[in-house]
Amino acid sequence: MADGPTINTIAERAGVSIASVSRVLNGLPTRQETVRKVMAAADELGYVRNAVARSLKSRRTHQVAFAMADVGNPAYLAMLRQIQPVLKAAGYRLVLHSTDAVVADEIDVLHSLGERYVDGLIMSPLRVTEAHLQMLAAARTPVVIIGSVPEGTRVDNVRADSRTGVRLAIDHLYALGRRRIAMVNGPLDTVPGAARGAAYREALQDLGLPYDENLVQIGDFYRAEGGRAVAELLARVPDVDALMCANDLIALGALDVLRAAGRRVPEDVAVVGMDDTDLAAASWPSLTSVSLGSAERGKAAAELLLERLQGGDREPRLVTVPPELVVRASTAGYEPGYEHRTDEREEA
Amino acid sequence: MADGPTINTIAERAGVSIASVSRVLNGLPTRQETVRKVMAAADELGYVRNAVARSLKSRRTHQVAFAMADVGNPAYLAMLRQIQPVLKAAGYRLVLHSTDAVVADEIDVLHSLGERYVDGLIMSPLRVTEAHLQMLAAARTPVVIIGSVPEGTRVDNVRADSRTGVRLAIDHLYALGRRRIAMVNGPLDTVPGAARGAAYREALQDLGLPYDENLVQIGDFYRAEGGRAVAELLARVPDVDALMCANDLIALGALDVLRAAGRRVPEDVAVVGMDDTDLAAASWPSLTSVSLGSAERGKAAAELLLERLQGGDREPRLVTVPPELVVRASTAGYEPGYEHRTDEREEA
DNA sequence: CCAAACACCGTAAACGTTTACAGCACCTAG
DNA sequence: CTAGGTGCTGTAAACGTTTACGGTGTTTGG
Repeated sequence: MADGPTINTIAERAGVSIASVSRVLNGLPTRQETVRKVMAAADELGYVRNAVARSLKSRRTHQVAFAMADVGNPAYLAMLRQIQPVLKAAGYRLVLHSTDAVVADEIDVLHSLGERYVDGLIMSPLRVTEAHLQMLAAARTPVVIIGSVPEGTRVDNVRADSRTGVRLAIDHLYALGRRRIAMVNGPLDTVPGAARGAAYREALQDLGLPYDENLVQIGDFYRAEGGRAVAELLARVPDVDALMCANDLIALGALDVLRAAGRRVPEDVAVVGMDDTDLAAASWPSLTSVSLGSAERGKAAAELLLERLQGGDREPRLVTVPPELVVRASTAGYEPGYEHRTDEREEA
Repeated sequence: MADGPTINTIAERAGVSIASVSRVLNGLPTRQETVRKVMAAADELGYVRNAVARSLKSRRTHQVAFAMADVGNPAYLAMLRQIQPVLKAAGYRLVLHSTDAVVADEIDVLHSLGERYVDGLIMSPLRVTEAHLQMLAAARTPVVIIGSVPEGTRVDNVRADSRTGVRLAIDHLYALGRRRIAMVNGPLDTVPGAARGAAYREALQDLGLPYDENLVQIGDFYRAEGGRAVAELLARVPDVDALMCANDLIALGALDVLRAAGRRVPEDVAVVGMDDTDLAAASWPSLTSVSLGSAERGKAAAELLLERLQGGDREPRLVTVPPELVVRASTAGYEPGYEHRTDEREEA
């Protein structure tokens, strides 16, 4: 009693064997009378199955892990929001890992799969190293990777198409007449950093614009870092007229710094973010952003994983989610409802 | 090999007993020679401890659950952001539950504690019913509740002081000259809904303002619902000059609707949110909001739980986090850097 | 009426650990 | 030379389930 009823307690009280108790609890064919006795005993005792013992025997934990770089990043949260209900509906619990973008932590997570405390893993690694690939190859547990992975890696994979995404944004800026389009990126040794940097270069080239390395500024994928990067950029290249930011947080940092520097957005400098997070729609001015389909990617990843957990073997699959440019005030103009009223301010 | 090495595999290969293997792996005193052999065997086999078997024996899972109403709500995410690193640092994994604000799901989570798949739970229930209290009393697993709980409930508890929070906001609006201050609330049978509604009434009373039930509109704690509620309110009470919104999402919905209705914020209608989420700082206009210390509450809850997990018994504790009013453009005026430039628009 | 089939149940092994206990070899003290 | 340590190790039980297997007692078919 101090220690919670087990299947043994029930067996004793119901006067049957533990095997019968187990059978009843699992709905296996049993005589009505026995079912009744066991159920009654279980109810009276307030019995709840021990998930750990169950998992040990059945080799299934009904848990799935989601490993992301940063709990603070709304792009991952958008994934999480989609992943959670899909798993919940299928009867899986969600274990959350935030790796703080450090490779060792990601490797740790992969390594810990060996502990068998989850049935599967969805991971969105910032960097993909040789160590990642080795551990993926060795993993006995199903894994879905969100983000690009080298050709031929045998793993379920959900990708954004950030190359096309960046191109959409650059074309948009070009169409608006911008010619000094800078790139504010995160570290180049990250998967998104590298992809977006390369895409920027390509897009410029295809438009016949020169690639000026002064226009490229590397910071990190956070708001404050983004701001710092933009400040440096402005100091070096004062005539920049558009900022392609590698994510929304960087773009928000850019808005902060531009405002402080007295540059108008979008008149003086147009700003585009990426990921199209909630913050983009809510920001001031609202932020044009390239949606890379975070929500869709999360959903697809969860579904791929479930399929593999339930269905068993099949060839690894690759799902690519197309990007979409969402144009808002930071490039296109002003919020319609407010346009004509901005010169009548008084009340404080 | 098809099935992963166990302690037995190692024992065989190293030519020792499984007890010795276990001792080596747990760092218990063992002869150097044995340690060497076991380590070598473990390395060669790529052995990883099975967490499930370990938990069964040790009765500790090193997992902690966090149950919240809605993964989409930034206030809970702020808590999550603080909870995660605290638990991680202490060697616990985080299991996430989103109850979608339905009571049955919350009860389910409490019930599932009996499965012993976690060592502890942090829960932020939207409603606290008799069933909640019963299950809490019966729980063998440490629980920390974020949110108010009836006097005398024997459970660790972290609270916001939304009464003082609402008062800060109402006083602020009053000081700005507003006299028709409406309340846009969530369901009154939720813990925050009830508290904030009551606090609103009290604050008005203390200021000598009449309580006009036409000025109270009930919706739900989401952006779209908030917008709908405000639309109804505007139709019924066109002369309202301030909105006290029960959370930031409602306030954002309010901004949407006010903009569409051609009301200026803050000139015509001042708006205050609650929770001071990231969205408040990023919104347009930026949103004055009452911080209820979501981050601090999350941190405090995690620390309380760890203390209990490690320390053992002690009296249940109550931590109250003080609120803070963060004044931004939606009540106070305009973002300084932009004020003088808003009539020179041309570039599209 | 007997054999075979059947329905149900209990015994026991297994899942992969941790750990109490006892045994062994060696050493030290008397 | 023996008694009692000491240091290390192996055996086996335990954690709470699930499940293969064999053993009952009852039904059915010939």
